[in-house]
Amino acid sequence: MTSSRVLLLHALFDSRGHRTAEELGAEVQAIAPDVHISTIYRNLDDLERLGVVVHAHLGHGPATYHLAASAHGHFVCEECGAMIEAPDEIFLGLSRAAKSEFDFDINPHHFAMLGRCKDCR
Amino acid sequence: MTSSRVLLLHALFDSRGHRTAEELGAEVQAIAPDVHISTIYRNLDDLERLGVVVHAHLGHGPATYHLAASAHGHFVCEECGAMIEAPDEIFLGLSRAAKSEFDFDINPHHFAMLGRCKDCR
DNA sequence: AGGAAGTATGCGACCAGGTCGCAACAGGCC
DNA sequence: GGCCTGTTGCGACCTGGTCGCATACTTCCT
Repeated sequence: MTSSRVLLLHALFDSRGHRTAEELGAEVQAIAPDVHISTIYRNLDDLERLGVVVHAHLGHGPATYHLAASAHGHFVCEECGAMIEAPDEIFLGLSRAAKSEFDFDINPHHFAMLGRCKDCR
Repeated sequence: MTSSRVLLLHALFDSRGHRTAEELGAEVQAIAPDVHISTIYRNLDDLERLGVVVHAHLGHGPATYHLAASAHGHFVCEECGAMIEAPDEIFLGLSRAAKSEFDFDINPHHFAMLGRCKDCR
């Protein structure tokens, strides 16, 4: 457990949000300027392999990371980019349908569900 | 309507599947070797803006294009990459739930729904 | 058919987001 | 202190895609 990893975890815990690798890197570098962005990527990969964090794709840009403990689905507006964190229960119907029709277990966390928010119609 | 566009449309119609820009480019270049990959990208963008084709992200690799007329959702196995084309009806429950809980209209076509297929559990 | 005007194309340079190889540098253990 | 293993900084590289520019092709008008 090295200092760069500790700083990265701090950044992840402090801001319980969705942050890109670049943002997390900037936050770590505010305290330890020499930490290289590739170290951030490597540590994020390690933490993900350990099940501490997960990454999700909310659109066409960079991936966002957050703590695995607070995993959830995402609805993202195609128009304005607004993001809604969705509780897993909302996917229950789809989950059951995919299971019975295709014997497929869904994981609704990785890719956002796009669409239109109430303000963009 | 130029010849490269005609060839691209042919490639899209012929193989009613999910092809990456590179694959479509290779197919066009089999007949017209000078068509540049950037032309493929530009024409795909134009066709998408016109509503003829759509692209979807089935995983971490390149986007895949198919005819808009046959739009559908995708279930993709995180383990083996197997892809299932899902009829829109399967998303009806989720669609209603997102509507009533968040006033959000989902579009389930753009990003695949990841998970595990029946062979990978 | 000839020619002007507008659009599409080939090409290479470039960009974003990430990954990798490598040498230097910990930190733990004898 | 000396060795071994794992981590890091760094720059080069990779993929997937975009852009600027000069040339070539279409289209439309006559």
